Amino acid sequence: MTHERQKAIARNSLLIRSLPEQHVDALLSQAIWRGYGRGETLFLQEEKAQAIHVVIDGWVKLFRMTPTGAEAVVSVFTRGESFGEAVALKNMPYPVSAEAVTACEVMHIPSSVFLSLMRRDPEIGISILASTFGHLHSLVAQLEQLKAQTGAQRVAEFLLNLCDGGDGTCEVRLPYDKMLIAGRLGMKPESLSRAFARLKDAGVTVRRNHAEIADIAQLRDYAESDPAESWSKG
Amino acid sequence: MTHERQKAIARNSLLIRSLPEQHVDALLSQAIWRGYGRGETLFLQEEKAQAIHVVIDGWVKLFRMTPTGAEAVVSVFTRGESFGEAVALKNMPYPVSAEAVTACEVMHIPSSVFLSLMRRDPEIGISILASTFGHLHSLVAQLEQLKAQTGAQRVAEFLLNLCDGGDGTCEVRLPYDKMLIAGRLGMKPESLSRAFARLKDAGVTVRRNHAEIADIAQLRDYAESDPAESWSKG
DNA sequence: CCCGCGACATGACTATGGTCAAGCGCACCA
DNA sequence: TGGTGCGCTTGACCATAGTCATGTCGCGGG
Repeated sequence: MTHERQKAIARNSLLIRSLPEQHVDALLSQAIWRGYGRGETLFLQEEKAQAIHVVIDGWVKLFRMTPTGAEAVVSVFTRGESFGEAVALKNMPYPVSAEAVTACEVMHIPSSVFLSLMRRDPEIGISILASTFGHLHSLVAQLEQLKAQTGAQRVAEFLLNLCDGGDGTCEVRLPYDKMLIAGRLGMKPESLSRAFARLKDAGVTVRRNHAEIADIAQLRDYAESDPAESWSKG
Repeated sequence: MTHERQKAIARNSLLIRSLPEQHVDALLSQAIWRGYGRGETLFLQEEKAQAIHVVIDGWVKLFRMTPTGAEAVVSVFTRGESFGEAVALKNMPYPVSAEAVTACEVMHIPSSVFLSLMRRDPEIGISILASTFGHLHSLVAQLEQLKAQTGAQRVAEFLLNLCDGGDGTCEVRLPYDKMLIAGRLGMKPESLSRAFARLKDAGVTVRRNHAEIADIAQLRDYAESDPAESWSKG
């Protein structure tokens, strides 16, 4: 991938796109561009944040290690998504660790660059708040899912997000391996297998990393139905 | 409560305290002060946000209603805590609803006030980002808890937060009713009862809204132990 | 080409927590 | 003072998901 292509992707990222046009070139030219191999660490929980990160290509996961060694996946980002905005600007310690789950390209914008620009144009702060609000929102959505849905329903929503829009049939490719999907959805790989099995009679067929949804509307019904009544239809 | 006392509490709130001194009076004088009765709604999910909210007294819960009518409590705020920062400044729809769970006093700062001040002093944007980061962080912590701990362990951590510091014995008052505690911790009231029962042999005695912790260090151990090994000690 | 490893599926068993129903105690109120 | 309602607890039962063990498939290395 050429650097020009990388810059084009960066410009199109949610974060950069919402910034005032005139500052974008300055930011991009001061960014640090780096590739990571699968499994490589971007940063560790408790480390002091010094940059905002924009994924250019590949997949990055954010996760927490519990005291007992279990890993809780908080989110998974790909091309055009950014993270670490709020923490970088306050020079605080990261609440999560970040790791490349596939080989990937990441742009790092040093927080000092952002800060000095921000002092000249307050609109930039507002843009960053918008990004941060997006993360807040997605965490709230995850919380709701964990508290109010069964595993199979969370998998259903995950699939729906992959093909969003329309309500006919649809084929999607699972973007990363099932171990990670399971973690992202708060379950063990075994449970994910069983959740897929259960989704068979909601019209979902999974083979390898390839899922076929017979009827999106039907699957959406399943995802939002009351867990208590699903068994009665079994 | 006098208005002077209310202003003093507001000045001491996490949000206001982190703002540059010289703008505080201007902000406070333009704020809207209001009391709410138990059960009263502050705002509804999907409503457009037009203010930042600071709790002066009492308790406020943020929650989401799922399509099926179940309620997922996202957070519970009290004196000195604020919410809605990021969403207000972007004039976005609230991702959650807010309701007074006790009679309470709330200060509302119209987002227009904040915005105009922010355009004059970019430091304010940074302060707000700090608050927002705090919320982000607490949501991440909740996610980790839900994904990696049993109900009883979440209750243990909840108790530990109420008496934090030290490692001897400790008595705490449960700040709101058990229905709400259960919701906040992602379980049903019945499960909360059983969780308390289970904590008896971790040295916790609960009577009414009053909990006695025999040994904080022991309880901390319990909260962080591997769920898989807890039964073997049964 | 076969071996072996790791991802994934499946089965058996268990623990955790939700649901339903019954019962208790405390507060509010006529 | 004796309802009456609600918050809370308890027990029985069951669905959901974690654990452990076993088996299969696909892929890369020797």
